Amino acid sequence: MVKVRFAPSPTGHLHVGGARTALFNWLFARKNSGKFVLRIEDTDLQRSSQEMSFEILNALRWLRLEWDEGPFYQSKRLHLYRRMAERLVEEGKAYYCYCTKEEIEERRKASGKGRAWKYDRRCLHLTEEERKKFEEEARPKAIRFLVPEGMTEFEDLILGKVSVKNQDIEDFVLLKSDGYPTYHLSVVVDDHLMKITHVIRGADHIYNTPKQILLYKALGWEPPLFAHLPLILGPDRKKLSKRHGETSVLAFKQKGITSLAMVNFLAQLSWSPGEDRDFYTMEELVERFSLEKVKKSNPVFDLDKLAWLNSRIISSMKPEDLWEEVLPFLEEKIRKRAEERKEWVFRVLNLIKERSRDLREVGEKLERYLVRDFQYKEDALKKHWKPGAKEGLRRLLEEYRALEPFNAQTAESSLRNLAEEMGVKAASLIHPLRVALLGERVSPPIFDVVEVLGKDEVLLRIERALEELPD
RNA sequence: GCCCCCGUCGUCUAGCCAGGUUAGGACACCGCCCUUUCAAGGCGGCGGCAUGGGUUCAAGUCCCGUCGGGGGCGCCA
Repeated sequence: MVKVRFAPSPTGHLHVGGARTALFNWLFARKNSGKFVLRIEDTDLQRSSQEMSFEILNALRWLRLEWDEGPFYQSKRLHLYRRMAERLVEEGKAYYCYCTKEEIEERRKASGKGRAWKYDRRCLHLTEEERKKFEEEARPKAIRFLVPEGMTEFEDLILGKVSVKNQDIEDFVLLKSDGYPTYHLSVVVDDHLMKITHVIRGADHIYNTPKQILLYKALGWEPPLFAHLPLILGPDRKKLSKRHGETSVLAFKQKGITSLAMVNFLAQLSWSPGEDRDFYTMEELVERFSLEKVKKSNPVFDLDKLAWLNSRIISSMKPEDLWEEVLPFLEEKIRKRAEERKEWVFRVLNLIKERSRDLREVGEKLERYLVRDFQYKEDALKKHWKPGAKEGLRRLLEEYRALEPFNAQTAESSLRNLAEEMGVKAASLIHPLRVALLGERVSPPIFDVVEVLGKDEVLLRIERALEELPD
């Protein structure tokens, strides 16, 4: 059975790259009727935090990437990693290293090789006396993996064959001197114990894979299959990071991006179902997903496309669903008022969803329908509140007062008749009416607004405008 | 510095594996139509196979070089 995992380290927000990795794992699991495991890699004491773990969980829930097992915290499984590291030492496949970080740094510098320098295996060749001395001094010791000679290869499901000369790999640390495992150890132990079949992760891990395969072999375990996803780049073609602006997925949530837009956007970075469609439901994405269709090249993160997807998804949503999504963007007072007349709110949502880019906008617009004492917007007054506007509205108010039945059709013909009577264009009544009803420069078709607000509200809003707005 | 990967409109991509297309779609941008406004929608425009060579009757598709971009080389994950 297929089993995959998402294994973030809680050292920061869940950023778009991480979310994309989680999404692809989730899609792969669902597509293959497998399991999706969530594991928190909190073995870096300094940088990990509980709050970040919770936030990551939250972000995954928002994206609707529900996990089948976990979350497992590596900080609670330390004994497992230690035992395996000790075992490797006993078997001569790893060794204790007493070198301190400073000593290593010194030797690295002295070698003149800079980054090309590899650990010199000094502690592998320690004499019995030297070892005893270090032990008596109670020097902290780490455990290093003894990289064997040869060549390590694997078939990446996305990139194809990857091979590395073992001589390019240094004797990496398995267990830090503080007793905590490094990434390589914990990830291999856990992936094996959790019976992970496919490791799908970012391409920045590509050269960790040979190290980990070596570890699997040393422990006598069968390695899983690997798939490395291309990295998401910023507009300047550099690896996406904070300098490109907001990269935390929850920040997008706060900006009013729907999770479906986020998911579609992420899914279609370096992957395409090859159809002439703009977006899909989660189920449709699952149906179409396949690792073979993942490209090797790095995609660029394009905010415009996300924003557009979001606006299209919002306007395609059923008002009931849109309502749920807008809730967090409404003030308590407004929310309560809306709850009392849900059916009516749905009608309003149907009117405004078409021209909203994000959920914040939907919330702001909805509010104008729910409260009468909204602010008249400056740009609206500037553009549509011209001399003579008031006189027209005054006459329109009289017409509307007498109008029965009062609906979009009757309101429109009434207004048009009045315009003709006054010898003005209908627009010169329509625009002031828009300002009076909603205080905005733009709105849905105004007679639809008139109908949804209802006669009483329309009259009250016109009266308010006549009272408060200048001539 | 050393090792590796990638390269189709500005961006996301289809086409490449199994050579023969007027190189298709979408975002963005620009026009026009619709229209009371703004969107949406419709129509049209702009714009691309990084580059040089080779193989071939034929190359975006196969091979090599160059250039450009990315990644990795931690007691971080």
